[in-house]
Amino acid sequence: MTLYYQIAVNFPKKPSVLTYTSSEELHRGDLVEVPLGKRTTGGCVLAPSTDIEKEAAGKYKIKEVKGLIENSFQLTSHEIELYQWMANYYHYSLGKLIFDCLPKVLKRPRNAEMIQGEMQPLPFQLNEEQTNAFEQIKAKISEGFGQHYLHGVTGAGKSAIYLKLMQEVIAQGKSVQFLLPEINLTPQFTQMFQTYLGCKILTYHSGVTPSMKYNIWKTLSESDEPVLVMGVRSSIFLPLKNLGLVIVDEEHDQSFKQTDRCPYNGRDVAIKKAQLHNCTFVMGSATPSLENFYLFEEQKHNRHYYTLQNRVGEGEFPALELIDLTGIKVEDNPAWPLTEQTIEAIEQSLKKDEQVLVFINKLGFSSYIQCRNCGHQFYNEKCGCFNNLRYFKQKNLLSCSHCEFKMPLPSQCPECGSLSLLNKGYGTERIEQILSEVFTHKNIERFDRDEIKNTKELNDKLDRFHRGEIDIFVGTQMLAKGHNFKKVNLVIILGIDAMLNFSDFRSNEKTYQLIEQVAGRAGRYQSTSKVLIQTMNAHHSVFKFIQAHSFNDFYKEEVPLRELCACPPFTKIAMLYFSSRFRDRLIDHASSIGQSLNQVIQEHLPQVRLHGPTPMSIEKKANQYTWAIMLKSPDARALHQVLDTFEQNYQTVSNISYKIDVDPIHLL
DNA sequence: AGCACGCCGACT
DNA sequence: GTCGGCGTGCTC
Repeated sequence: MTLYYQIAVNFPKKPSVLTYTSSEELHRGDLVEVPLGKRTTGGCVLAPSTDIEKEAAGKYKIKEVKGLIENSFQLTSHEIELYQWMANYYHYSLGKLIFDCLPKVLKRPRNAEMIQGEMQPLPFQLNEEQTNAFEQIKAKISEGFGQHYLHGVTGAGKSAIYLKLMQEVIAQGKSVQFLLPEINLTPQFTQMFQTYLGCKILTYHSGVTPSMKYNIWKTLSESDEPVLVMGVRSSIFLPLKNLGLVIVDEEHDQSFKQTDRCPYNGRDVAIKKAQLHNCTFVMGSATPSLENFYLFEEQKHNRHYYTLQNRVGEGEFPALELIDLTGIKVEDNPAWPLTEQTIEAIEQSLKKDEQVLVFINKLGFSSYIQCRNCGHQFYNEKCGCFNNLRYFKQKNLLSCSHCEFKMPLPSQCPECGSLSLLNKGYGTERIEQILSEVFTHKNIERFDRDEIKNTKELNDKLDRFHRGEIDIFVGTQMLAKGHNFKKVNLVIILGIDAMLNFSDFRSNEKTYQLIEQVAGRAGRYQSTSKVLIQTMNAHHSVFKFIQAHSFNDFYKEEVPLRELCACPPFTKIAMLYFSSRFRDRLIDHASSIGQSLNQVIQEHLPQVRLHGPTPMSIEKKANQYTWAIMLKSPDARALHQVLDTFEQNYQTVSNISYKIDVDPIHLL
C-alpha cells in the first residue's frame, strides 16, 4: 500500500511543505527522516496528501519517507498549530522553524530532574490592590482564553499575584508556563516559587545544556503531572500538557524578540499558545510596551487591565533629580564626565555606609580613539569606515561591536606616527577607573557583559555586592533588571542622551522604560532615595513624566506622535532585508524588488506604504552589505499579503539573500 | 541549509 | 596531471 503525506521539511526556502510516500502509516506530528535532493533531512508529518497535492508535486518524482527519527518526539496538534501560525505570521519556513525550535536528539535519554516545590504556607497576605487583581483574574480562569495585564510599579508585588494564580491552576491539576527575560531568572526569584508551590518546577535558560534540554523535552512529553516551567523565550516551545496558565513577566522587554533565525517575539507567541490551549494569559510590567498598552485601552474585548500603584512594604519611590549639563564647564569638574554634584552625592551615600549604582549603557573604556595630530580614527575594513572600534583598556584592545574583529591599540598613530591618541566618549571601564581615583579607599567594580560571562560569575558578583564587599557597582543594562538591593539608595544614570537622541520611533519609550527600571533598583527598603541623571536634555518631557510617576501622561503624549509618524500601534511594520558581498548588485536587486512591490501595492493594496530601499545604518557588517525595504500598513492583513506576493514571485539571485522581519524592534 | 558539479589556479 | 578553492544550481 502506498500512502502519501504532506511533510514540513527542514529546509530554509519556501515551499518547505513537500509530498512524500510511505508504506507505513504515519500520523500528524511524527518526526521522520526524508530524502531531499542528495541528502537526508528531518521532516514533520502534517497530514495525508490529497490528490491535488500529489498532482502539484508534478515534475518531481515523489520519494519515500525513510522512517521515524529514533528517540524523537511526536508533536501534538497544538504544537503544530503554533508552529504553523508562526511560519505564516513571520513568513518563515515551517519545516526549518520546527527543527530550529526542537532540541537535538540524543542517543541515551534520561529523565530530567525537576525541583519539587515545598508548598509552605504563604507568610504574607495580598494587599487590597493585589487581592482585587487576583480575584478578578481567578474568576475568569474557567472562561478559557483571556488576556490580563498587571501594570505594577517595581516592588508592587506582581510576583505574589502570579504565585497565587499558579496555586489556583496547579490545584486544578494543570500546568503553568512562565516566561521571563534571562536576566530575571535569578535563584532568588525561583526560590520564591519553589518555597510556596506544591508542584514540580523546571527552569529553562541558556545555561541548560543541550542534553538537559532534550531530557526536559522528553520528560515533559511523557508526564501528566502539573508542572511550573519558568523559562526564557525559547521555553515557550516546551510540550506542556494540560496548560492552564501562561504568564509573561517584563512583557516590554526586548529580549523576548529573537534576532537570529526566525525573528519571533516570545511574548506574542505565548499569547498565541494560550489562545490555542484556551487558557488564561497574564502579562505584567512596570513599564508597558506602548503597543500593548494601546491594545488594552482601545480593544478591550477579552483584555483586562489592572494597575498596582503602591509598593509592598515600607519602600518609597526614589526622587528623580536632573543634573543639567548644558553650560557646565569640564574644567570645573575634575572627575568628568561625572559632575561635582554627582561625586558629592556618591560621597554622601558612601558616608552613610550605603551602596551606589552607576549606570551607563556602554561597554569598554572609550567609544573610539582619535589621533590628536591628524584626526585618524580606527575602524575595521570588514564593517566599513563609519563604524569606529571601541577601546577596552584592560585588554588594550580595539574591538568591533558588530563582528569579532579585535586589534591591539598601537602606541603611535598608524597614519602620522603621533603619540597623542585621544580617548573619545566613555563606557563602564572608564567610569570605574575615574571613580577608583576619586574614592581610593572604596571598592568599585564593574557589572557588565565584559566582566561577567556566565551565571556563576553573575551570582558570585551579586553575592559579594549583597554582602557589602562592593561599594559602587558600575554597570550596563544588566544592572537595571530584576535585582533587589537592600542598601542602595542612590542610582546615577549617565549617557541617557545617546538613547534619547537615537533616531527610532521607540526611543522615548525605551528611555522611559530604562530609567523607570533603573530607578526601581533604589530605595526598596528606605524612604529617602534618589536617582541622579546627567543630561543635556533636562527639559525633555520624558523626565517630567517619570518624576510624576505617570505612565498614563507619558502615554497620552506619546500616542499622538506615533499616529503622526504612522508608526505602531497605528500601523504594523515589516522589514525586508537584502544582503550581499557585492554592493552594486545588491542595490540594483533591492531597487528592482522595491519597484515591483510598489506596483503590487498601487494596484491591489494601496493602504500599504513602502519606504526604501535604504542602506542599514551600518551598511557593511562582516563584509556583507545590507539594504532594507520597510513596509508599513494600518491593516495587518494587507501587509501579510504584500509579503506573500513577494515570496511567491521571488526569483533567487546568486550571492544575494533576503530576510523578513515582522514587528521589528530595530528599524535600521 | 547542505550537497554535488564544474570550472579555474597552484602544486607534487 | 590532480588537489582544492568557491560560484551555481537543485531539492517532493
